[in-house]
Amino acid sequence: MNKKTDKTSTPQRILDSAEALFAESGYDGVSLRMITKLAGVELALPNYHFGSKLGLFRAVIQRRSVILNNERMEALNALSDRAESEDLIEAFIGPFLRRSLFGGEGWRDYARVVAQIANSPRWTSEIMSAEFDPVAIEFIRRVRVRFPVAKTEDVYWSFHFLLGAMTMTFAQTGRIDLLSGDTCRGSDLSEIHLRMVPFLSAGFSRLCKGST
Amino acid sequence: MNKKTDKTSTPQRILDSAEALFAESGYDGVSLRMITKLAGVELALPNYHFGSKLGLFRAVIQRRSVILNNERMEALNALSDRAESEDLIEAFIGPFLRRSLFGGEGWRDYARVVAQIANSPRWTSEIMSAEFDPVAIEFIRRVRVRFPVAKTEDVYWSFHFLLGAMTMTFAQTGRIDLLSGDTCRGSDLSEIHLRMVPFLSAGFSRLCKGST
DNA sequence: GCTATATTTGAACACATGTTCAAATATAGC
DNA sequence: GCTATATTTGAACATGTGTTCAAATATAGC
Repeated sequence: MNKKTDKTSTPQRILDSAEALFAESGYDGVSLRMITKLAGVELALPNYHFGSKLGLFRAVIQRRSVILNNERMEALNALSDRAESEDLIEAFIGPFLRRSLFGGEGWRDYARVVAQIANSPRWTSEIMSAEFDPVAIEFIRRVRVRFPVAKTEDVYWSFHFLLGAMTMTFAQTGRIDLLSGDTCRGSDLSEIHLRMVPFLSAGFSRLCKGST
Repeated sequence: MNKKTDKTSTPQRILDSAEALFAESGYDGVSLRMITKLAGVELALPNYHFGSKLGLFRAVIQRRSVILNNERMEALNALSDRAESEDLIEAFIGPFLRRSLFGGEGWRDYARVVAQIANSPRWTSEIMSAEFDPVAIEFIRRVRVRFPVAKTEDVYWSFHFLLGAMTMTFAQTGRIDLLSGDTCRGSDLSEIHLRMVPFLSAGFSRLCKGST
């Protein structure tokens, strides 16, 4: 009936449903039956199009990581060598935050999936490092240009703290909403963006200026 | 045979095994059969002692959160009203980091479990807020004493970034090890502790001093 | 030593899981 | 319109899941 009128293809519908459910309950908390039911397709189709549940999960991640990393790499490459730390951090986190803010539900769910796998040892090397380390390496290279006297460890640990703040933001668990009595809303990514860059920039400066 | 010579009780053995496995694969990635096999006990015993798998999970969290939150609350209460932001942050994160560092495998695994649920929407209100918000509220209260002119939102968002850095540290995924070619090691919590306090303190100062 | 309670055992239950496959159907190339 | 390929269907498979329970055993109180 209206299945034919749906403009989105089967693989896309599966990816969208999987993304939404993985964001809510993580990889092991979601079954193929839940995904196919939400997508309105047969149970066998994810395996046909993506080989396995794991293949589907990887496809969910890669679909947007490719787009995202291009944007982030471009933003980094657009900077001059004398860019301030604010600009560096902005280039690193800005594209991701903007996508989550203006990209619709899909991008927001995607960020929530990434946040969960970022803190799970199971997906670290297989997904996180494989997908996101190239941009991280370029970011760190530029931080070291900006802070030439900084010790190597200080740069990496600063980056580690940045990653944590970023991940917690993407997770969108609603904890800060609850804690603040809705004074702050985790979905207000523009409010966060506004504060995240100066906060982290101050941290980088303190740690990487080499005053110690 | 040697079961009687084991000094640890059955509930404790179950908690320890569950903790270790949850740290590795999360709640849904672990079955009761994996837990009981590792603990060397019968399948029915977790349900007998903890009611259900969910009850076991909650017990894993609460066993150490009680100890931890007492220590953290004491550390906060030991501060004078004119304590610097470094001292506030130290009191908030210090006890947790020290336990993870010197408390043995159990505490390290515990921190990894907490890190995973901290970024999962599923456990936010049920566990994270319920267990850890009281200390958070006291911390925030004291930050506002230290920075009386700070806007409410700035304080909460600063706390949010702190939480992210803390969570990423506890996760111990090994990503920073990989990224830095083992220049940095996620298990070196003392190295992190040393840098985390100044990094975050600089962020709080930048955001909460009220200079706009 | 006996009794009442607490714990452990071992098996079974009903249901959910990812994956597979031949048959049916739709699609595209000529 | 026909043929070859791509996709979809619907059912089944073997295995894993949390939970339950009566029977067996251990433990503690007197």
